[in-house]
Amino acid sequence: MSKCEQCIVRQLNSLNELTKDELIRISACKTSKVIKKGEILFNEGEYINGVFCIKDGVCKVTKMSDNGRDQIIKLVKKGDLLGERSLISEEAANLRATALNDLEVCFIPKEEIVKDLKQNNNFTMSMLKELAVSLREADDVIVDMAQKTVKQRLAETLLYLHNNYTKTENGALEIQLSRDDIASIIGTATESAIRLLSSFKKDELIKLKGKDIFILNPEKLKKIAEGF
Amino acid sequence: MSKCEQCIVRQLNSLNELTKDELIRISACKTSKVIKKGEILFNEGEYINGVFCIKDGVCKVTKMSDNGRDQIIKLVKKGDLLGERSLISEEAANLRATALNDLEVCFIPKEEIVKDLKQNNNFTMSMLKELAVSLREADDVIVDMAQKTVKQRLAETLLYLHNNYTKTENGALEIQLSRDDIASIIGTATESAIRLLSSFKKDELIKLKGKDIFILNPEKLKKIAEGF
DNA sequence: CGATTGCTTGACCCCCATCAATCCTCGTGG
DNA sequence: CCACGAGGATTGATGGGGGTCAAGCAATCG
Repeated sequence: MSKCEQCIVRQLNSLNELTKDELIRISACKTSKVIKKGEILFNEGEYINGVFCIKDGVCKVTKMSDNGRDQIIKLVKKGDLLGERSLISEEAANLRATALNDLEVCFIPKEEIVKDLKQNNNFTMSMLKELAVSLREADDVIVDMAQKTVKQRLAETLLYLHNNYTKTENGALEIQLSRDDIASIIGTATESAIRLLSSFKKDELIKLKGKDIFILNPEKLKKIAEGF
Repeated sequence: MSKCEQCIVRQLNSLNELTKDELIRISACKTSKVIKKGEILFNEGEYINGVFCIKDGVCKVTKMSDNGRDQIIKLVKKGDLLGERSLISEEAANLRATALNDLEVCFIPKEEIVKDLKQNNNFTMSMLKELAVSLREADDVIVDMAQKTVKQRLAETLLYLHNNYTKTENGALEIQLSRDDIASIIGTATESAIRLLSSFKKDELIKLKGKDIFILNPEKLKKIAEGF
């Protein structure tokens, strides 16, 4: 079993504010898990009773709307925490997390996190700051969803993937999203997403090869995202 | 000048976790302000350098989208804090706050809040919890914006106002929103909002009298919001 | 090699954005 | 006290974006 003290991933989130002693304590009681592609890490309505730390892989975080369609709220990758929000507000999970590829995660029980929140102010402040940033990002998404066209949102999403995810050596985006996933990020029907993707392809903004997506012209995509 | 220790409004937010001594300190350096209807409390991009506490009145919090239209992100009323998010993440304000009616606010400078965040863990935890709840609410809004029709969102908004705002003695909603404001909450054109309002009126779900809105049938509105 | 799942394209139509004209309301000044 | 003007509210007409249904196609898997 690997140790938290030596984990590189931890550097990427609030856990890097923990002291060595705190890390050793947490390392002793954390559990590791491997989630296969397509499997569900946790479900809307579940009480998670802890926090997940993503060691490797990508995971989609979705919420079911009243009309029965899934909406992807965010993508979560190596180094991100998952479940902190529900833990802090002491609510059931408001979202479902599903692995997009094979996922390695660590699970830290609630009591341990709560203990550190109470005694380590740096940790608490760092968590507070992370939530504050998430909240701004959520505000931005609200505006986009409310005001932008599907085309603009697709352009924005492609840009986001381009800027935040690694590429394979041939230049394709490393994350493999289904057409359904893409549609469910931008909040539209799968067919609409597909049609817009092909139109972007015709305009040589992107290239499509199976599930591989190549971003050819980020500048132009940015202009589209902002409304020409 | 009124004192924070005796302020009832404070009971409604995280500030009620402050100790008596802390309150006295804050009381000494806070300032009060009156903002007239329609005036701007702060603007997107400003560094607020503090937190506002709403003593009385209602305020809309908006963000301008790339296409130039305002989107109302939330309504803020008596007892709510404003500006905590930007303060915590140490960013410029991502939103603009505009008074919907005459507004009484107190302003607490950043350093005072930061000092308390560092030394009073209960206060920090309470703030953390508030942000966590806001984040869940934002997630819900994202899903609604992405998946629901304008009609559903209007029904939901009317319900929200019905459940969270007081009524005048004749039963009308106390907040006076222009048609533009309503449109900008649900993220649509003013004309669309107006048309849907009249259709709701025809179906006797609501009554309209000038800017007064009477909610007649919340149950039916709820069904509409959920998609029949 | 069927069969299931995902991708793509076509056809259709409704919701909603936009433009335009009119009406209403209210504050201001003559 | 009324006339007038300006901004908000309302209604009509119109066109396009995008949701939905359906059918054909590609790919993956037992």
